[in-house]
Amino acid sequence: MDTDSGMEQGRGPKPGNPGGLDFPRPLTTVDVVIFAVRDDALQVLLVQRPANEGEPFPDSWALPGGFVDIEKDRDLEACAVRKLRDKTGMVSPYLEQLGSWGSAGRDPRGWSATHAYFALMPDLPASGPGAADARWFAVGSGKPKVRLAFDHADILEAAVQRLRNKVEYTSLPAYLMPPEFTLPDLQRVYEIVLDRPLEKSAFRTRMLAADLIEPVAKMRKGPNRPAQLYRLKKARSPVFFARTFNAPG
Amino acid sequence: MDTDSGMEQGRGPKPGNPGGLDFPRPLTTVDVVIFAVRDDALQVLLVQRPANEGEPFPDSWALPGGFVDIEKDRDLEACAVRKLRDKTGMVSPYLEQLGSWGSAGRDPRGWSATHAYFALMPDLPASGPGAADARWFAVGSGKPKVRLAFDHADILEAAVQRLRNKVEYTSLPAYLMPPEFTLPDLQRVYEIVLDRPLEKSAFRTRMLAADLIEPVAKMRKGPNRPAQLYRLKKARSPVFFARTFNAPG
DNA sequence: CTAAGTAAGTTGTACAGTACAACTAAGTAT
DNA sequence: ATACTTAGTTGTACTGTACAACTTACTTAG
Repeated sequence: MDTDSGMEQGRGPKPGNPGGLDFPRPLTTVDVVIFAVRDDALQVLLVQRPANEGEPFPDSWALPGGFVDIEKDRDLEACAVRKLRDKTGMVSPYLEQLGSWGSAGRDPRGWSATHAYFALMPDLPASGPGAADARWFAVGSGKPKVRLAFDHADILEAAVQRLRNKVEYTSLPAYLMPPEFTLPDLQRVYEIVLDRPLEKSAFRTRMLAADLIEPVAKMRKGPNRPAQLYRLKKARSPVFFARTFNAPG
Repeated sequence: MDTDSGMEQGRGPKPGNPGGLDFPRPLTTVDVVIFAVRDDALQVLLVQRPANEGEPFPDSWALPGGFVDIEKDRDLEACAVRKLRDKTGMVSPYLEQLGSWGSAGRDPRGWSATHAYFALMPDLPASGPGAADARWFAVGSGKPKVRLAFDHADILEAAVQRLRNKVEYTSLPAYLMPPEFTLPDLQRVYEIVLDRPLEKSAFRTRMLAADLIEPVAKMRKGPNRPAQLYRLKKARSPVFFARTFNAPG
């Protein structure tokens, strides 16, 4: 249920005040881990906190996010979409709830709980930081080099883990691709996220059997043999494969 | 980051009051979906809300939960454990964060966000409802028959989906078992949760290969051939299998 | 004591999806 | 023409499950 009944509770909702709501509330925030594959690396978008002395973690880098605005935000996801658009100027093709982190100590201003989301973005020229205080950071096999504010390092680590885990058996990387791409392109993105090479023919068989992409009547020309271009089938939700890629041995 | 900087925000944190926190905060709650397999069925523990007129959804059944108490609860998980112990008198062998639900309308008292957990409990005689207002309900291939308060029907549905999904490729049902059990017992629990029969020899092969359980020097006697008793290997976290059970065709 | 019944547990073949490796194909550069 | 590089294919091996028939161990009915 959403409230303790009078008898059982200790302190929060005051006893003797049934339905009363005059007790201290935690701060409520939403943070978004925004991933893209840029320059042959998995990158995450971070924003720099204001330099004011009054703010916690001044000048530190942090995940884009902020307080839930109960007047503007209908629900948590709408809040995440708002933060995302503020920093990138676009809506991401994939947004998933990651989890929540709440404790007495994570924010010096008091007991706070954040609802974390993670988003996948294609590497479009337009998707550069839409805000002046935002920058992309590579997450080289672990964390980025900067120290993050709050417990955002934990959240980012959880996001990377979740992403890597899901990429083993889903088509999530498709949401990191531009509108048209080749199968070797897609495989490269899988390999960048997983940080290990994949086998070509098994990869192709899996992707083509997934009914996820369709060829367009064009080839990508290059210095070598041209490659078939594909695009994502429209309105396609992520595909789950029956097995993971490499047996974990 | 955990706060909007002055320029970008609309209404929440007041501009011109850097670091100010004098804006309305959502209510913050934690709810726990507690599963057990009892009487050959997947069941969930629900509590009845107080009958007071002042309370929302009086007399309705709801998930165990309630407001975060910023003095008692160090963090969200501690809060979930507290709610769990209040209603069952024990700590569950498995507790996982399910997700969060937050919106303007889910609680008539105002903008609220709940952090949902799900727990797996063995069917111990002692694990009956530890509280007078709590009861077990079967979740027969979908939802229970009662109408739930708030958006708890959504949360429960998500929990059942997550459980069913994970049971396809993990050893989670082991946490629903009593200290000693046979392989047919375990298979039965898998079948109850998945609501479909599984193949005996493949099931045994998988479980025995998982290095998850160990035989005890006892047999379960019955009207037929006795069955080997096993117990969970201690301090064993859930095992992930490389494939799902039945090919989805 | 024997025969029937039932559930526990084993064995063997088939199959699906991936791993691995060698191959062919199509372009550019010299 | 020849070498080089990347795209894409082909064939065999292996792993874990599906399916089905079998053996084992106990109880109960006669």
